Amino acid sequence: MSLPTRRRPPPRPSGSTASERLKEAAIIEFSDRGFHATTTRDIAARAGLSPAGVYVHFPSKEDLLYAITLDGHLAALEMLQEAATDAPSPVEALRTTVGTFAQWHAERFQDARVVQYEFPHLGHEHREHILGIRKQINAVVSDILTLGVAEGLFDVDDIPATTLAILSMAVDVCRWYDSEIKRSPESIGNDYGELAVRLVSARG
Amino acid sequence: MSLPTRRRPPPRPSGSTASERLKEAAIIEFSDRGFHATTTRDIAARAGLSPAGVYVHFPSKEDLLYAITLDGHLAALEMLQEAATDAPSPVEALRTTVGTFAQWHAERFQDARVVQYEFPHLGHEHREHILGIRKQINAVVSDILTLGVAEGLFDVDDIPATTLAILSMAVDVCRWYDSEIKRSPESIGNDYGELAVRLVSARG
DNA sequence: GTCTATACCTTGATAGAC
DNA sequence: GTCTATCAAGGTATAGAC
Repeated sequence: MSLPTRRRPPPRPSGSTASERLKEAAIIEFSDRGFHATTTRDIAARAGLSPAGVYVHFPSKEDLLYAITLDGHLAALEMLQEAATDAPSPVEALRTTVGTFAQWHAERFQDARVVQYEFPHLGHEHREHILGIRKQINAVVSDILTLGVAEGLFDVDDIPATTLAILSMAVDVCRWYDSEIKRSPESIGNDYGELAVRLVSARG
Repeated sequence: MSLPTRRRPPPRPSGSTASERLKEAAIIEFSDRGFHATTTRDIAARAGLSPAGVYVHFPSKEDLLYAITLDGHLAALEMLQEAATDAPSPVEALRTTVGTFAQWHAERFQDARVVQYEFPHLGHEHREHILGIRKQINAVVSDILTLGVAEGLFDVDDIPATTLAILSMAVDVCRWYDSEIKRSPESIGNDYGELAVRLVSARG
């Protein structure tokens, strides 16, 4: 079965500018070893700059983390909103949004790990901004469930709790996925979209 | 509906010895800020010791992380095995194991965060040992699914993938749960046990 | 915008008295 | 077993030449 409303995330622009190369280097280092275990020297070396070169483009290591997490959250939110808008029914909307979200957590598992695991290390102001985007991501799925319940398609007791459980499954993909894994991101997306539908579908 | 085979995790022994107090302090600090962002001074201060006091009881910060993660993984494994053994059927076994597991991830969310998010920062040898225990945890659920499929109770395409998705939901509880949250760990355990059964049950 | 050099601080861990 | 004092290493970030 094909899922025509599912979109592949656009390829990440390859780093031409120093600023792009720094962000790409930081994603690899942060996702691999965590924000605090990564040194600015590691990032600079991977981007082909001297240790001081980082500070021309980002005022601090935390600002670099913020730039990355902001990119990642906005990309995820836009993909979800687009998938939800295009879907002809709540069932299709749930299948395609969760599928897209899970696929992204596999295909871009390094970006996703920074998004999911490192954003708590942001400073207060930056973290608050990101938390606002996260609420919007939550709302995309929550709204689909609300609509599906109203139309009698879904059987859901507690919408916020179920939203959380569905997103949990998809988010956790970035924890176990890596480039060694045989299952394709597309196949993972298909499976998780299906699991989400199964989790909320009204019984015959 | 009551779930008689679900057990409450035993209360954590309150820290009488300095070694216990150090482990408790480290759980709080590691879960809150991560392994690398936590200093041995933070841990020592919380345990009521001088910075040097740590090294009488643990040869290094990494050894302290290992002691904590080992405790946590063994506790989780034992709870799961006990729940699985006591259950009268695969359906009940799945409900009670996943429920127990999710409940633990709420009730002991700080221990669980160290177990789930900090264990990758262990040294090679220690990490390998922990990975062995994690495989056993996986196997408890995987074996239940296999049995349930053989008995025609479950409808599961890919047992490893479904095991992963079910455990993902429960593991992720420790990411969002905290002491502010109104839902009780028991109620979360009930819900997640039910969700797991719903995910794999054969359709009428 | 990139470099070399370095200031200044914090870190994990140790020495040695009690 | 706990302390005070301290070391050596490595951290973020800055200064100033080019």
